[in-house]
Amino acid sequence: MRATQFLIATQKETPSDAVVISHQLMLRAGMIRKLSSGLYCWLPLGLKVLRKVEAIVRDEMNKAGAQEVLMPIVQPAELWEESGRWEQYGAELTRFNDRHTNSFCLGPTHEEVITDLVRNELKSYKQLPANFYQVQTKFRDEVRPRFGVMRSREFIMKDGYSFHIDQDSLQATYDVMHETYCAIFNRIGLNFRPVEADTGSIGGSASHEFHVLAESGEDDIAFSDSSDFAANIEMAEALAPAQSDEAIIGTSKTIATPSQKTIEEVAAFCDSPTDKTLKTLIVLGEKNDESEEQPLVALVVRGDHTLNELKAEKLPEISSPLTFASEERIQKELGVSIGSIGPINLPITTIADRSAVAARNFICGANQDGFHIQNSNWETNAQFSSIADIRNVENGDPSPCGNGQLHIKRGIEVGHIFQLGDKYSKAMGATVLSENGKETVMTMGCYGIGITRVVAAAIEQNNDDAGIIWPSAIAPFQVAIVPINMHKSDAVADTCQALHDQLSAAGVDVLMLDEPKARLGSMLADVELIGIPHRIVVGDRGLANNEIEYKGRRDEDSQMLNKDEIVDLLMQKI
RNA sequence: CGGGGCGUAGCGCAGUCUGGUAGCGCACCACACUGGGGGUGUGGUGGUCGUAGGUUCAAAUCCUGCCGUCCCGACCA
Repeated sequence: MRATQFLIATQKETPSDAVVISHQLMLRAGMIRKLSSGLYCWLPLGLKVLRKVEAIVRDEMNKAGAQEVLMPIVQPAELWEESGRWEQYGAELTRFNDRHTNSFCLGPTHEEVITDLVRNELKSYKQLPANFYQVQTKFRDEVRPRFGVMRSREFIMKDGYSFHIDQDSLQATYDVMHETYCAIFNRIGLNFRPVEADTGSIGGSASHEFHVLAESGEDDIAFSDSSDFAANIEMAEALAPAQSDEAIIGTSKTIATPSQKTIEEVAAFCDSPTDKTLKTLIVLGEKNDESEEQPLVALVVRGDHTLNELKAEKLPEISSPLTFASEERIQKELGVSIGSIGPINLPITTIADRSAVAARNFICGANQDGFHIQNSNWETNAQFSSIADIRNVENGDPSPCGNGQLHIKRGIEVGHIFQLGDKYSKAMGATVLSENGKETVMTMGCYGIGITRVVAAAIEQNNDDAGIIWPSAIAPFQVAIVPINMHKSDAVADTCQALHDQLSAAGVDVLMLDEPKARLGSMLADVELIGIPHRIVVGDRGLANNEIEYKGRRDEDSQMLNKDEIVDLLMQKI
């Protein structure tokens, strides 16, 4: 490819609204342009990368026995009413009417459509298992689109759905998909971890996320330093610590804390570490019957710990989504303001975290404004109704797998696989006849990869001051040919053209910077910004010695290579 | 949804407080010089100052509404 025939839209300056490095570099390298919030145009350079990611995904999916289909972006409301998600899905689902006033939505995902398709096409257990996938545009009207294509409203996803006669079959395909995802991300060249995950709004049972480790990630991943265990922090279990062996101080002491409300303030005031305090959070509970108001429930965690909202809202006593009680209601029903609450004679259900239960001689609110109690103990003055794991794990916590300590890092979710079970197939009547002629609801799995997000994630993980450093497998071009004074030297022009033709014929994606009077400095800066893995510079000085300069994108220095051997050497490196 | 910032040329910004001819750098076009890391000079192209209304002799500038966009916030006991 010649640069004069290909839009190189690089920019020297970073657009002011780009915050994360991948977004900045994608704009500067001329890969994408914003059309509107969360909507992006892909320029030729960006699309080239996107297509390479897609090709790898397709190749591995096909190898794993999945079949490609293509379903519409626009989906009829009826299907979503059948599954129940027309009601459940919030404002993220964009709905509209056609000219006949029929309701439709823009597909944020395709479970309904594939289930409809499969229930009509598959009739026998003999056709199972079946695994279908597509690479298709999705639209989710995100509350807050951000970070460029990392979290955009319109994006491209590879979504796959498998159908089974029983759980064993689903598990087998799920395992294959797990391996396939590892193969895909390895091939792309990402540093990633599969992690145990929550199933979220898609529903179902078992689930793994695939995270690219990067500081800009929006998720916290906890993983063991001495085993394969890894989980989204939402899911990572905090093990019960050993009961504190501190001797119980028999007499608690009420102390005035007139202006100390937060844990930090109280702990500092008492000259005590925050892990010697307990905090009590008041949330709304599940109603016992329809008529009454949602009861208040107290959640107690150690002062240095943070509440895991997902764990909390899964408890039967707690209303989902987790909602904190209003200051007014707390004042009215408990007669105390936020900042002085403690698990002392509370007239409501009180759920204590495992670590809170193990504490001795702790400081907690006195349920009287401006007072806390020192040397409180569950054995003496404090009470809980039940114990649960409701906190987030922290760096250094023991791993729930039993081996090693947990470390927490940020991750970008690029893939997610679920065992859906019969959530959709049952609701939508997707059945086949089993071996004994009985109508049987199919069991489903679903498997997603954020294609557009993978591109951004790859950049987050591979960049330097000069720009992007593409992993070889998804680089828009493998080799850049940079001529020096091509317009003055026939030798340079001819050599570059010959190298370009040879490499192209060998199937190498090569970009020749053929702008006649381009400055060397700006060409090199572009090649580095765009992130092309291999670069050769052709000039008269080198050619006089039958040499051509080579530099890998990550190399410190360039080296001179024999002109006659350079094509072979490049082919080896690619 | 709440809070905050910003909207002036493709990009980055100044000008707004204190109303008076719309500017700078990059990019782009032409010419010349230069020629191994975003070079220099000369001359150019390009803007209904987000939008609608108001105040005024006069509005990018002051006032009001709207729109767009970005950031922060769902850990407070």
